[in-house]
Amino acid sequence: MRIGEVARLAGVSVRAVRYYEEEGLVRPGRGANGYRRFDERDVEVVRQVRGLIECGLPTRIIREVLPYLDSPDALLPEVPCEYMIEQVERQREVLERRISCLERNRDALDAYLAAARQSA
DNA sequence: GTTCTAACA
DNA sequence: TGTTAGAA
Repeated sequence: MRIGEVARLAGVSVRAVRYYEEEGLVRPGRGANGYRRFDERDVEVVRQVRGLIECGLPTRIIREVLPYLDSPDALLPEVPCEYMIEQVERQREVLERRISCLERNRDALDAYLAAARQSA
């Protein structure tokens, strides 16, 4: 199938599918006309990728976890979970930093407001 | 009509 | 990511 159908079936934009390929998340073949050729498996992969990206995972990490998604079940419960947990922990740290930054900015505005009201 | 690449917002 | 330009 061509990119348009994959995008439709996976529920993402054609643009997104091309981007996923750039990031090495999907490897469609190419027809003589230069068009990307996908199979049914790719639809599922694209759905997986979309889900992981929505969870805030960098494409770099997804690229590393992807190979395990179609491996034997023995590896699925173990490896990907630890990896996921590690990523979520880092994501939490990112939020922590953003919260701190926002709090500082809020306090700065409070200070300005307090000073402005006195001179007013 | 659909896809491609490249580039800009 | 969306969108757009020009070409196949």
